[in-house]
Amino acid sequence: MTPEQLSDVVRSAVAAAVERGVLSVAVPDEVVIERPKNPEHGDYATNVALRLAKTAGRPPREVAEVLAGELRGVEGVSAVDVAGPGFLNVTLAKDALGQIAVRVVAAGEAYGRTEVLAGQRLNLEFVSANPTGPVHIGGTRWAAVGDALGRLLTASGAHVTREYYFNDAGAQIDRFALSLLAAAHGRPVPEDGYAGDYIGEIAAQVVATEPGVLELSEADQQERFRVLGVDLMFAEIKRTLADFGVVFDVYFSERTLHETGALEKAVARLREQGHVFEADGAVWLRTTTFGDDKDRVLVKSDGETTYFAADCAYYLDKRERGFDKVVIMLGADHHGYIGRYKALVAALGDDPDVNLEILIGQLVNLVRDGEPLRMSKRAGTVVLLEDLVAAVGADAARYALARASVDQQIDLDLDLWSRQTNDNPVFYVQYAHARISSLLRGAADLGLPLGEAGDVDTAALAHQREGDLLRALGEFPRVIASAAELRAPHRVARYLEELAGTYHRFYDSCRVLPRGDEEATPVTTARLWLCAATATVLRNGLAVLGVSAPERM
RNA sequence: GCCCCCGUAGCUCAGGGGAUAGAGCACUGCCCUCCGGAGGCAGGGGCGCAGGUUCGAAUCCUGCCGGGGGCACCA
Repeated sequence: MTPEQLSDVVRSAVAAAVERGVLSVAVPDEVVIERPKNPEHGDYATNVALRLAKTAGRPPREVAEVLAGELRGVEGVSAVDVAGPGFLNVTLAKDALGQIAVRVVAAGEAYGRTEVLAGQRLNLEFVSANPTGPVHIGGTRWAAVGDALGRLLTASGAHVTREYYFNDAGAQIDRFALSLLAAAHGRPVPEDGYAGDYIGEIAAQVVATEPGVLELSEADQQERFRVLGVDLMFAEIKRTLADFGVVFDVYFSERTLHETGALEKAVARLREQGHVFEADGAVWLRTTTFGDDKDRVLVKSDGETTYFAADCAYYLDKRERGFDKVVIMLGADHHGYIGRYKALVAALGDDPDVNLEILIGQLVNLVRDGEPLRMSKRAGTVVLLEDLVAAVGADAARYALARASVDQQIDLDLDLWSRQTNDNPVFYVQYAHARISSLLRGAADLGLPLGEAGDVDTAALAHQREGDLLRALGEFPRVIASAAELRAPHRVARYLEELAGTYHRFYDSCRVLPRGDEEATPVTTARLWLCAATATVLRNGLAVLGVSAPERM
């Protein structure tokens, strides 16, 4: 019996008590099942009696006693105790608990998927680095976290489109083009221009692609360097992200908003809503009406539209594509955008609390030899996605970035994460998977297949450590669901570390394969299922994080 | 000045109101005739401070004190 099934059982018990007139409450939609920390508190606990006590008008312990009476005798439940202020502690029958292993193996890759977010159409935008340079460490964090979040949301039943918005218009791109042009002519980097080896490389590629380009007029040259340079840079960004295991459904060009008239349409739409005014020769959106700390310019006095105006058009475009909710992941240096973004959503007539979600992630510092690597564009110490992967490998990089809460600034220790020892969390988890794989290979060599689910004596899993492992496996779907709802992929990583530890403890006290000339027993088979189930969950969990689950290390 | 994030064990961090606050590392002492010791067991140690809400607060609210980051007719 899984926690989800137990939740239904308890809910039914409440309904039954109400039906019989021994309890007078509204039956709750959801009954929370917890895994008690103290093993003396049974396999599972619920605070349902504490929650219902007030409406029932009776002491929590009395409500708990009523429900305990209903639960005793339910198949699969071996004991129910009322404890503390009114908790119900439930102990499952050994075979019912052991069935979790069978369910996991039977579900395979699907174990962990739920429908808690079914019906939601989400647009998940992340990375969105401008094609003026390679992806740096900040974008890399979002690549790891955003990709994991996308997988989590999908696993929880949401319809997710992963989107990358790239600015291929505006002043930054002009500076990029001018920097390429200067490099091609061997001139110094222009003021506010981009430096770095990649500028020279891309400039050379542009010339190689279009040999006559340097013969054109200065304006035409700049245009060609812009077009080809952006294409080359963006191709490079896509390639490094793909090597990192991150691929987007949509790569959205800001330029198209200008070219299709979407910008004018958005401004017109905002004007219709009555929130646009003109001052100092510029066109403004009165975002202060919706809680922003100052009004924002849409069209500058020189006639150029602002980045903010493009944001409006882009948001509108997403909504017109049918997304219920626009989720945007930004770095902490962009937190000031939240106010104006919410205001623009409200100004367009949507509800910012429903249709928009902005996730802010704190910054990443790299540490090597105990010393922080301060990033500085001027000092040339910008750390790139590729640098990180080169230093620790893609698996460790993704895991390290995804295992921390996004609210936490992280100091990523390159020494630690490149180490092949158990103080490196990703190796600890991967090692557990490799160890199980090795054991299952050993079982196969001994001619011990898992066999049919119906032939497993799950009651044979009676050891304390087996119970611990089964309960841990039973948590996985809830971990995935809550990580998706809370937009917190790091919870999956932490869970996997805990699961790996629980497995090692089981392994240490429970011999799986027969030794020497011993015969296999029902316990052998049941434990093999338990091992296979653990491997499945480790694999599924690592897959969510985009990290490999090696069978050998 | 205003805004955002953080403050939990010696260190790096988990803990979406619930029972005795956890993990890894580090430290001390242990455990292989045996499936991967890249493992396990035991021990010491902690919620920045002060109020509030609640039957119950590390968790929610307010203030203060520390640390990090951000304020543009830039993108």
